[in-house]
Amino acid sequence: MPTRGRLRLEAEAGCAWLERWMKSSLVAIEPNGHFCKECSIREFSVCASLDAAELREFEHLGRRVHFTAGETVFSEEDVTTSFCNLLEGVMRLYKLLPDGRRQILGFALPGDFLGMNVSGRHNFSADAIGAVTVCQFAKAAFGRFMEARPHLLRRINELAVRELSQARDHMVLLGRRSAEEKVATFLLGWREQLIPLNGPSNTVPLPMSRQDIADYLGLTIETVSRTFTRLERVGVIEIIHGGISLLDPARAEALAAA
Amino acid sequence: MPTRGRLRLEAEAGCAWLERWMKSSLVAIEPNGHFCKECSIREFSVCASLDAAELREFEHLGRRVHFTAGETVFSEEDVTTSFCNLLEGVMRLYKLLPDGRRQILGFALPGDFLGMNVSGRHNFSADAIGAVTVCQFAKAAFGRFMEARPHLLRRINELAVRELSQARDHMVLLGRRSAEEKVATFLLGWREQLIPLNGPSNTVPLPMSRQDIADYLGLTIETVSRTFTRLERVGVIEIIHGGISLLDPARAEALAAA
DNA sequence: CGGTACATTGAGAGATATCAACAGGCGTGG
DNA sequence: CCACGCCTGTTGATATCTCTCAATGTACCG
Repeated sequence: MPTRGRLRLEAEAGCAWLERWMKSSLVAIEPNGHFCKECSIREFSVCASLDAAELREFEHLGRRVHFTAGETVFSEEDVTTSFCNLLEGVMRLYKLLPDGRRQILGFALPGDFLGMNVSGRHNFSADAIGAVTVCQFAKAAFGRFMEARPHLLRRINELAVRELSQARDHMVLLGRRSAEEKVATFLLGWREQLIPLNGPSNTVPLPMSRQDIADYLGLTIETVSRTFTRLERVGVIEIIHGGISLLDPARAEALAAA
Repeated sequence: MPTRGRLRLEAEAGCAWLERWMKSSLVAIEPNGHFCKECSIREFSVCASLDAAELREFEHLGRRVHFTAGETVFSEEDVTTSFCNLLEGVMRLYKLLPDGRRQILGFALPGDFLGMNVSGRHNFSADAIGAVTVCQFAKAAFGRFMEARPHLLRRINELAVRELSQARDHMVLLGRRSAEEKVATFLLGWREQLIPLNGPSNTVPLPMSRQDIADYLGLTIETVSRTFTRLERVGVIEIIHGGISLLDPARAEALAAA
């Protein structure tokens, strides 16, 4: 058995997080019977702005919907009929060029709120990576609910502004960073994104494929793969099954060029 | 006199827009004495959401500030003490990497509202390209004014969402388009952006430098220049003084790859 | 155990960057 | 009014990074 393989299995053996990320797929719509106050993501998401009374009303607006790995939750030119709040799993948000080239705009995690737009149409597509549960709200009902609650609007605006800030950072990455800087920046950024969910850790699960990473970074799959290998060879990371282990965060930061 | 030079002068001779764009620089702060209802950009900007009574109050919050070509209006890590509404001129919005590489995030035009953020700090820098006038609001006062006016917040949110949409388009450009596609897309997009100000026209002023365009598109100045020349050689554009003339919009659209 | 999808690795090609020279426009100052 | 110098933009030659094409390896699943 080759060395890398052995190391991978050892790493895998000790990884509890694997189960959380790699579980695959149920399909169903839970018609009702969930409670906002028990919702695991309430404190992170838009709902954080609502008080107990509002939550009880809010409960009736949303319904949980499940998606399996690879399913499309909504598509770029779809008319927006509902907003949704990601409850469990990871999604890739992306746009396609007519010839099929894909740019992944970001990966959504539990607590992310999707669907805001101006044109009445989604302006990007969203797929489930692994099994996903969302809390879905009819657009009209949600709009009415929000109408009377400026604090909810403020919360949504806050999320939009935060997202804008991330988008700007990503533009810098796409336009001005080298492949190595892109990969290092991605690994550090993704680790950061996971902190609210898993706490800080140098073991970084990567539920998305290499192709997804490539399309996120504006690279090809081969360049991503080679860069991972190079980072491993110089001892900055270790490639483990379903993710990486960050062996030398300081070096990684240096390679990311801030 | 070389042919290109002659053509340029001929084109220039007929260009009234030149004066609007190429005028250079006054410096001053007008202490007061302007009126929102006479403001040329009122209908495009955040203020569009305010009624006559509100405008009269709003008037006292803002003051006009002038900047000359190349001046920095605010800087990336500055604490945000004020928001501003661009009244006249063009600004470049950008971020820098520690080693000086620059990514221009976009060009701001009259009507654009700048300064929303979450961290309390600007997360990008903004320079004047040519002379610029902004309507500046103290953050605290503006915040109080907005507090009681959800429609203003809604308007701001709408602008943020629109900006997000543009940011996403730009990520696709930066990550997945070739140099030629980038340049063609930029020219068409910029022409589009100018429509609310100048009306539709195939004469497209380019107040920003080639370096600015390069930093916007994630290219080098040389590549931008070569691409312009190539587009001119194949008859898609004509390079004129201070801008370009779009000779074959359909071909340009095709080259932009949607 | 074989098939399929995903990941890694290698060799070579190509697009864009880099380095360098030159040209043109504009303002300054004689 | 012209000469000079500076700044911006263009063009050319070469380098390099990343992509493309191709083969091999590895894990997962029936």
